[in-house]
Amino acid sequence: MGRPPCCDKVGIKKGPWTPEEDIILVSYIQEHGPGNWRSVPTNTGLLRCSKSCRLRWTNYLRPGIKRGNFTPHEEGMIIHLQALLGNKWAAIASYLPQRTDNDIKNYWNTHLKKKLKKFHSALDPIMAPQDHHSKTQQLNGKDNHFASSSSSSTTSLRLNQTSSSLYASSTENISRLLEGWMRSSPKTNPTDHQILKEKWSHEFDNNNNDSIGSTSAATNSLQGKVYRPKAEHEGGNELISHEEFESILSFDQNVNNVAWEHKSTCDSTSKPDHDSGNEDLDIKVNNNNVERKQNKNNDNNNNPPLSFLEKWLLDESSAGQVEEMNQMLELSSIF
DNA sequence: AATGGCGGCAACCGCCTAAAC
DNA sequence: CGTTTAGGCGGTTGCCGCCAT
Repeated sequence: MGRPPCCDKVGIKKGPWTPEEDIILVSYIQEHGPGNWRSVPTNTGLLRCSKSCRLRWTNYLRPGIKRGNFTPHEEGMIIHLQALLGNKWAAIASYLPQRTDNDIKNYWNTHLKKKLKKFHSALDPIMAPQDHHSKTQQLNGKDNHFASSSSSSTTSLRLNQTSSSLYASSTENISRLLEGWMRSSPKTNPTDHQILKEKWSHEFDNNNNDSIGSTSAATNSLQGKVYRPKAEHEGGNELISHEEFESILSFDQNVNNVAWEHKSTCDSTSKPDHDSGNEDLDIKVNNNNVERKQNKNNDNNNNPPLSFLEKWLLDESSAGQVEEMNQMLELSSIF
């Protein structure tokens, strides 16, 4: 005998969540706290699987989530961490407070992969084929699907990152959600929802930097934790110190010379842990990641440094493409 | 104005590991 | 200690809106 089943699969609703469902879920978690997802569908009457409830809460409803408009700094972080950790989105999310792993994954798949592809294809006339291949492997880990990905489109490169990013917090999202729902649901008692809304706003304001206990890695970041792969218990792992991590992220200095004035417009709450003096900041990577890192070091003679790539990527989001291509080709000739 | 193609993203699926029994 | 499930995670799908024709 093991645990009882999480939920019977019969009669489970799928598809997009409605505002009504969101409010039910939010109300329940506000009262009972996140966790024990198994009991959520039963206790709330939601016709959703417990997994679906957890996902909805973790990725969209929990406090402190920023959505959309990735800043150049966040882009750079993602690129670096993806190169270091591979497609460990939860781990990457732990270094990007207020971003969820799903959001980062989507952003990588829809934006950054295409940018990198464009970068590599632009380098093709310059780089030898084997270099191109190895670089692609290096930069993308196992996620090397450029050859099969859909054709790049100019629209994919229209990233409006120059605007100051006033991200809607989930507090605001839920407030809007509640407002929209109250307008569209005449049957409901507005007073109750106003109370709920105010209650949530207050609660979220208090908890914005101190999540009430989601189990996701992204939430761990809000609690000042960072990703520690399970392999750390198995020995043979490499510890990356705070200083080393800082050095990994040293592209900031390069970027400062390019278009880094955007940084000043970023939401200050999006500062990564390493900027907030978190003494607990360290990464332990498993053997595969160590190997990747070592290979990267070995390839340094042949490949442009990652900061160059990011410089190019960040340039691209703020300047004309033709100019960038010329610049890139010029820079590439260095290598 | 109609429509077909494409991109973005929310959500589902399936696998893995830890935990409960 | 074996069995079973919850929770976590990454990969993938499918819907929806935008844009070009």
